[in-house]
Amino acid sequence: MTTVRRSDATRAAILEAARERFASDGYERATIRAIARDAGIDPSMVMRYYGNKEGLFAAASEVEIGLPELGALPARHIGAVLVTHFLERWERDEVLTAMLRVGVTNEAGAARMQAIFAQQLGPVTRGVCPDPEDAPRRAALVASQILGMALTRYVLRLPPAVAMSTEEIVAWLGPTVQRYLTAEAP
Amino acid sequence: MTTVRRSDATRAAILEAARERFASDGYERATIRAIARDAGIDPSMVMRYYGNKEGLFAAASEVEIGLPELGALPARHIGAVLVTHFLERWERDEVLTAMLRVGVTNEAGAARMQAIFAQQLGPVTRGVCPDPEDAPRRAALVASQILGMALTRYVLRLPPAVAMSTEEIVAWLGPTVQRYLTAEAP
DNA sequence: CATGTTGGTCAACGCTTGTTGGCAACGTTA
DNA sequence: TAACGTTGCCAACAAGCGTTGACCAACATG
Repeated sequence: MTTVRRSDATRAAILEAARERFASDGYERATIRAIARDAGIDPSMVMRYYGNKEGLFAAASEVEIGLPELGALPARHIGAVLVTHFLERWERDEVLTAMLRVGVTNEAGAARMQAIFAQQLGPVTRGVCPDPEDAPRRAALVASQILGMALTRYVLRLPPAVAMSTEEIVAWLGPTVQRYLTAEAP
Repeated sequence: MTTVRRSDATRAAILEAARERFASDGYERATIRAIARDAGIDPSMVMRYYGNKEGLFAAASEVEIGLPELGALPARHIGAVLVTHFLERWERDEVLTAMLRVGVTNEAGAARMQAIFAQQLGPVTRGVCPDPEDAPRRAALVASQILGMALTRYVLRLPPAVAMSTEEIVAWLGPTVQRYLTAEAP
């Protein structure tokens, strides 16, 4: 029942500009004025449509990770599948990069990143790891490796991390994630 | 031959307050005024002693990692030794957390973090990994896991990552780092 | 035609930021 | 005592920020 408003194009332009700015500048340096300039409209429009800067970020970081079919997969390859999926998702657009950058200096951003990973990674680990009780710990280990690669590759841009192909990364990180999920506790 | 100035205590207080603020707030939100307030002096003193905000950060992020004796170690345990050493270094003070936080939103901070890791991790990988040619790639992999754990544990503070003991972390990450350094390329 | 709603600009507000220069107090040295 | 460099505070500056409210044009509806 959502009718098409005449301002939908503007709203979308604002959101796109916001995602770019948040991804490349972080929360504080991504100013509403700059976002509005990128979108080709007046800063006050941003306020009208998204209330304030926090609301804008909340809208810009609305994200569906879309985890793959977990149960239907061969449990032996789940590590590689997870790494592949996250790399693809990370390179599709800038939303996750924005969330990572913002999450480091902004409380709301950190909470959002935390929620997404818990929500998406939690079920996978619970279904796969040997002892369901330390599923959270294993999820955190997996997150540390995946976020660490995202950090070095997409944010800090360490040259060797940028130069690697996704296949290489999967070949190296896949077994790590696999072990964090399924190996006996050391 | 460096004479003791009467203002050395003030300089040190400024530096300590700056490290704390940069570590907990990141570059933009760590204001000179707040740092001066913490140090109990006037903001203009910060300018006099460190020139400007960038100079203050440069001084506050002067860091020696102090890598352990690389050659004298059993090559089989180098993974665990590295993880242990970085965890200890990370928890000794807030400098590395500050650099990580700042490196995410600030170009100079990213460069600094990059330099430190290249400088400290480079020699170790070159001496240990099978093919010296892809030492940089292996160093980047190690950095991705170590920085990823630092990110989830000290910056994002994912509860399970915070709750783990250092021994647990070493037991989980040690083999990962070991493999990144010494295993045949997959 | 008149009227209300929507999409948009403009100018300003109050506030905080990094940064600067003047000025007073102190310690040292001549 | 007199001159001087050091240490510190105070007050202000220009710029940039998020945010607000008045106002205008276009459109839809009666």
